[in-house]
Amino acid sequence: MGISREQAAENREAIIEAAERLFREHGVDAVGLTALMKAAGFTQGGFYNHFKSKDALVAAVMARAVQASKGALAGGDVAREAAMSPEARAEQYLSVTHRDDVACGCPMAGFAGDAPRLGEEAQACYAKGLADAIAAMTAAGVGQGLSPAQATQAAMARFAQMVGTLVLSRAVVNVDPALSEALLAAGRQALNGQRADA
Amino acid sequence: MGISREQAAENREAIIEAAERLFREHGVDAVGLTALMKAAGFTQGGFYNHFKSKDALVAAVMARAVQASKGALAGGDVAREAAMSPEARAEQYLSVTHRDDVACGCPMAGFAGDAPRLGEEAQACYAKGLADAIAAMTAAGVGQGLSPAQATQAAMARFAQMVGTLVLSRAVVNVDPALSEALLAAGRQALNGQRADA
DNA sequence: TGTACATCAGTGAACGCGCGTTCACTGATGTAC
DNA sequence: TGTACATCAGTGAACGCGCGTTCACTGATGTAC
Repeated sequence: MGISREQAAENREAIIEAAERLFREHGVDAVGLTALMKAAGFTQGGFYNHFKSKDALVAAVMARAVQASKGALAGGDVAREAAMSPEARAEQYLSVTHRDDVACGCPMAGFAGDAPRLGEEAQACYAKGLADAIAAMTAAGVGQGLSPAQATQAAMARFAQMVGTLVLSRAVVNVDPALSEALLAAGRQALNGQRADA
Repeated sequence: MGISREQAAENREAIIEAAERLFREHGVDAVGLTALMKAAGFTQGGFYNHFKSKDALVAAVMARAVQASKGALAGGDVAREAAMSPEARAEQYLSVTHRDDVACGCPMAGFAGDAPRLGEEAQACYAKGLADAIAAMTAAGVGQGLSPAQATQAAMARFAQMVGTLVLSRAVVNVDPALSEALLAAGRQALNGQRADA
């Protein structure tokens, strides 16, 4: 068709964006390239002008998702996120809104189930994103006076609590919405409220 | 071939067992019926003598996995599990052994990522299994003097901490084993050791 | 207890379909003179 | 600045392959008489 280089770069981004949404909604394996290219507004054959394989696209999707979520755990406005207290962030992370927004939410939670079976490059992006998220929470803990070791341990446990709660609440929301919301509430209380395990 | 009814029932179980292992290792979508039946020791055509569809098999697998894990969070010996303290159970759950034993470990963690996309019957089995696991932990908390509401909240948060830590540690183990083990250690400390978030 | 027959768990080929990938072709973009 | 041509992002048909599922067939099991 003849397309400018600028336009081609935009089209490549459009493919990655469509792929991220579809991968998160249906799983990487369940999305075919024909459907994917159609969702991005193109025909199947053009895919290989932008990526050398589906695996390469998965890696590009993961790199983008992880980069976009830096400092924005729930996929929202990055600047506003950065100004949030840890408590407010947990409230947002474990909200019904975030639970229902699989397509745009935290990639560490959205791809957690798929990650062990992705290609090596995509796995590396995922691990980098996880390390970054933990590092950001660790820095906040150090800023509040914890030792680096304490802050790291607390950040890891806190992030795992957040991801675990979100993943479980998403796993049961279709068949037991009450349990799904109770899990979110219990997670919020554990992260921000009084500990009930004393 | 002509097979006794007893033998046929055993063969059906063999198919479910092979399916559970393969589904957990490679994901439900990635396992074809031909490979599955071969792994169970049969040819493809016989599948529909036992199940009316792949979805029906998935539901049977989930029902079996959830039932087998009752009281045995890490897939081990049920009787020994029941005698364990909550602390010992967390140590086992967040062990390297359990992390590496995807095929036989806790089904709530093993299927957490796939659950949102499974058929309705399989999702119902999963939710039932999760509710049972939380109920068992709640009973333990009540036995230690917590109010039912407190115990339920604590059990949900604790289980989400365990699953989240395990899922994240599995997601990065291939590319960052040090991070994977640090997550397990942080989870164990958060569940059993001194809280570091004070 | 023996014989005749229906049942049904197996086999393995075949169905239509969508997968990831390749290919020949098109035509505007971008470059060289 | 205009013309000639190479580049390359598109199109859409086609490749071999494995998917879930169906089918005709086999033959020991289990039942009826």
